[in-house]
Amino acid sequence: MAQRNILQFIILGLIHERPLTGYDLTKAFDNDIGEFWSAKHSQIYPQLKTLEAKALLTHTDEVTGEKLTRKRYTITETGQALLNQWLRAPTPESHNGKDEFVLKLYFIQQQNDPRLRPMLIEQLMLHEQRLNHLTQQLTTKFPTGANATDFGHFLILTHAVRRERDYTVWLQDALHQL
Amino acid sequence: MAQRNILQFIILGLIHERPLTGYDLTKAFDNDIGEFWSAKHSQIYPQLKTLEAKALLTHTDEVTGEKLTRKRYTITETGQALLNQWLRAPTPESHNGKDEFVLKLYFIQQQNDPRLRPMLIEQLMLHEQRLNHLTQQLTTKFPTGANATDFGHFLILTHAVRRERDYTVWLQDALHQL
DNA sequence: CAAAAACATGTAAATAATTACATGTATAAA
DNA sequence: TTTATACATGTAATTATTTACATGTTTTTG
Repeated sequence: MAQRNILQFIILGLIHERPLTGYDLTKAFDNDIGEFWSAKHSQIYPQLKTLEAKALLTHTDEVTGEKLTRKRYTITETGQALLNQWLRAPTPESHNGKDEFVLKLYFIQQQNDPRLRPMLIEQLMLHEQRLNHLTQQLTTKFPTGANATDFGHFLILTHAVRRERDYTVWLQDALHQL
Repeated sequence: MAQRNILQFIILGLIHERPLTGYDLTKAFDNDIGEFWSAKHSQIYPQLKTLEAKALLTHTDEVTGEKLTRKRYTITETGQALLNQWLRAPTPESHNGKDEFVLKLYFIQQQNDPRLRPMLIEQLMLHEQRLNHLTQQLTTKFPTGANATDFGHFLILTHAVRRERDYTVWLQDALHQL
């Protein structure tokens, strides 16, 4: 029962831009794409093996310091073809992820329930922090706005900023209704 | 390595409102909470067994038609205590779900890439449809706005509507930048 | 009335994801 | 120089999730 294994495409997409190590790939999810996907190193390393076995990528060993050799992965032409195929294919309707906080809200019925205010305030703080961080990322990485050679990256960062801003405003509105 | 198993809380929360069958619980994810969580019946039925073994819920058999007996699940007091504990606990920062479409965008660098327009248009249609559906749900279920006894439900529906509206506007903006 | 759809409940099998365990090297900080 | 942190790469074990398989009953539709 093959599911769609999107992680393979993400890996191919990332190394298509430039060759990367397994560690680089893992760290990538701490940054911008981590707002829209998640993967741990323990998933990534076996996946790299699988993709290499399918000739979608190859690796070269490079020497760091005195002893360590790291593996740097490069996409193959076969890999590029598959990546492009994925990019061109219609994207199935997504299911919007899991928001535990929202589920909690659903189960609180009374507008005057005393649990509401602390919940909303706590989340507001988290989301404000995230909004600030993302806004900063956007101005740091794209100081003059969209540019023609990093357009997709710009788009998704604006998306993340808008999402957090909207979430923040919604939380504030909810607090005002108590 | 216990993860947090949020599904158990969702099940408890749902049957706390009123007793439900396994089938009802499964169908619940087709509706409002499905915008924020996902579960299949094959996950739900074993979970119900586990929760009953832990005395967090019980079931009664009720007769339908001539032969069929369905199981209707009711939360126990132990279950209620656990549910309340979860509701009161701080909610860990969520990871925002997986958006395949956004990942595709990330890998498209050139603003004039011919793949962009069809992608954006396709997603715009999907999200407009979803926005319409959710807006309708909101007006159908809450014709006069927030009410004091279904407040949480109202909040999350407005959240879903806003999210889709924001997504739609973002897609439109992106299209105007091509 | 027959067929289709909805209701109802499982289990098995496989993939995906997370936590845990493990080892070692190189660089930065104290 | 030593310690702490980051870099680097695995594997094992477990939980979570999805797809597949399966059977039967009741209600709705044609």
